[in-house]
Amino acid sequence: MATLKDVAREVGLSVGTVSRVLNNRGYISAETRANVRAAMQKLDYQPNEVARSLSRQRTSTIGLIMPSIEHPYFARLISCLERSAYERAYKILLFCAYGIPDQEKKFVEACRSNRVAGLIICSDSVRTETFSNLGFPLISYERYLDSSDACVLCDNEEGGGLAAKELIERGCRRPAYLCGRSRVGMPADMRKDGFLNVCRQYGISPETYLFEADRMLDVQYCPEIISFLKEHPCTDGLFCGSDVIAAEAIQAASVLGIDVPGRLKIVGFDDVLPAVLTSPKITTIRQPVKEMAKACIELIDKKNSGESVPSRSVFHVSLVRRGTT
Amino acid sequence: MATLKDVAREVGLSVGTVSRVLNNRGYISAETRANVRAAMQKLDYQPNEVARSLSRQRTSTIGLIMPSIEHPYFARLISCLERSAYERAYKILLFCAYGIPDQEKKFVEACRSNRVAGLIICSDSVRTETFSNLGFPLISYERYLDSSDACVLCDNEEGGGLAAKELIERGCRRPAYLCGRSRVGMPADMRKDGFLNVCRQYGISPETYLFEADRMLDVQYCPEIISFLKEHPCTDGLFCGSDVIAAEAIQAASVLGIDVPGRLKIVGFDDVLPAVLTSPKITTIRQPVKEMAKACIELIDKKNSGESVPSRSVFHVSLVRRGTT
DNA sequence: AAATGTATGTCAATCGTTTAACATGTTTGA
DNA sequence: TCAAACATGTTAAACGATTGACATACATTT
Repeated sequence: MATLKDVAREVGLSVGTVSRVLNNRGYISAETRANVRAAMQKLDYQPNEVARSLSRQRTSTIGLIMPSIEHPYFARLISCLERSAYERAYKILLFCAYGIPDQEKKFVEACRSNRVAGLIICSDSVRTETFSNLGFPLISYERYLDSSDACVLCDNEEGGGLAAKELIERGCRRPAYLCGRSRVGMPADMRKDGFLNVCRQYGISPETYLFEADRMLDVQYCPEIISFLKEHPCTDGLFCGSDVIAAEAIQAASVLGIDVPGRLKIVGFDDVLPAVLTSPKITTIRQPVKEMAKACIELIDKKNSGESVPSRSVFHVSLVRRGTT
Repeated sequence: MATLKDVAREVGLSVGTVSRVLNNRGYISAETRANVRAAMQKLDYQPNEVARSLSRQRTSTIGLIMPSIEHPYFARLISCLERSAYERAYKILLFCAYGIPDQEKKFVEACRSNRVAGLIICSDSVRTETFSNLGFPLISYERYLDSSDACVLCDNEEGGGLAAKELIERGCRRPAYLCGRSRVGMPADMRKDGFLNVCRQYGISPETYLFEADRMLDVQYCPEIISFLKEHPCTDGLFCGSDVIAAEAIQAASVLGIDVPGRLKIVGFDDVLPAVLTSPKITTIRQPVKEMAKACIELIDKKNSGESVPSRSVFHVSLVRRGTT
């Protein structure tokens, strides 16, 4: 591929001059500029971003380390991040660590090697590993990571509360909370807190069920939900840790011949695609993923410009009422 | 961050020597090797991949240009591609072009600038643009792209045929095909061909309905499906262009009080998450996405090693029978 | 006429590696 | 004993840009 030198030779100038028209720096006559541009066109010149990055000592790449790509929530998140990145002229380097601390560590190193402009991580080794001296801003998404420069999360507790309120106001007296992992400080745990608190305010004490396995999408929760509903036949409301779980709760109800929302009301979380693909559609807690993604990118930008940024950015969630309540 | 020079200074050697232990080239005494490694450890040295790439004249990054990230099919595809890439020590540079030719072109240029090791594109400007002289292998996914080095796709026609066979053998006499865009050479078009051909063999001539809009996920197809079913009340089978569409077909049936699979049978396509989140679960045509993704990465690898590769790799699909037929 | 500012362009160091070409010993084997 | 092979390490030129320091020429001011 053609280099700056080739272009320079073509128009009979030094590479320095050509570089200046490329970067719009210094004084350049209109004629020279035109000549250079023409030569670039002619040689199909494409600036070598690798060389540029080395010289400038920075890249325009943002690393992403996610626990899943296929899960609808992360698919949506990654999609939003890509868009926000694009709007600010960043590219996305994508890694999927499947929640395995060892992989996360490896990918963090990969990001260091590649001198990314920033790293957004949704880590599951929050307490295991401390990342420091990275050389670029580290944004923790939906997790509290001590070594991060900033955390971006939604108000999970508020979400739990909204769900409780919805279920109870719609008549539920025996609600339950269903979710996967629930380590302290993780979103699911905070959703539970919010849920339980509001229930308590209404004088209700709900069941809580944590799924055995927690492999994101590998497992089907439906059988476990069926067992749960059989063991707690009076349950009249379910707050599910995600829309995927909520969808499977609908399946479970369908299998057991329980009418939704008649005999059982369901509230999901996230407001992602599955919430609108089921029958009935799922009442859920909406996370403003787009805004949260935008915040991540902006935080990196600001941090890199030397601005100081809030260590936590918490976003409000809202209830989206559909067919399951 | 520490550089090779720093490490060299630390152990009192030249950078050349240090580079050799880093790359396991040439003769190095065990002692020197140990010293160097210790120094690297001590200085928390991390090789600068940017400099490396510049020097080696190649990166270990594979570009991905997709029309969507959030759509379950692409979420799955990207997930599989990331895994296969990781297994071969590649990283993923992710772009989403939303099917906009202009964006695709821009991203192809970005990949050129970044000197990717290869580019996998699921392009919607197949006929609009010709990419040539890229400097790296171009793999076209699920599309026939003239300027590509290789195409990877599933046997969409076979899939259409399988769907027709399933519907008809299960008793449908008035099946219909529902899908989004349908330009010649696109998967949807080939699925239709396969579907129509097999129907014809059975002496049946099905309806075909193309959705107005085609914005992947922005649009809800449900209302259009409802209209269709109202206008064609005898329809007893639906072959949907994707599982997402199939899920919405179930919703439409539910709204109209049509029993699935009793009065209406449905076959989807892809076999991705939504297929197992609905009630009933969707009978669908399974694409071996994992294998297809692996093939993409391997093709790039081989092409870069000078091997010649098949210009087309077509994968068999299979019927996965679930609750909608 | 000297000083200042504007306009145009060149030069060479630098970014952090890789790698071919050398230099210099030390073993071995015939 | 001499050459070949082995072992260890150095040097310096790439890779393809960026960028501060200069050089030169002309047009205005003062």
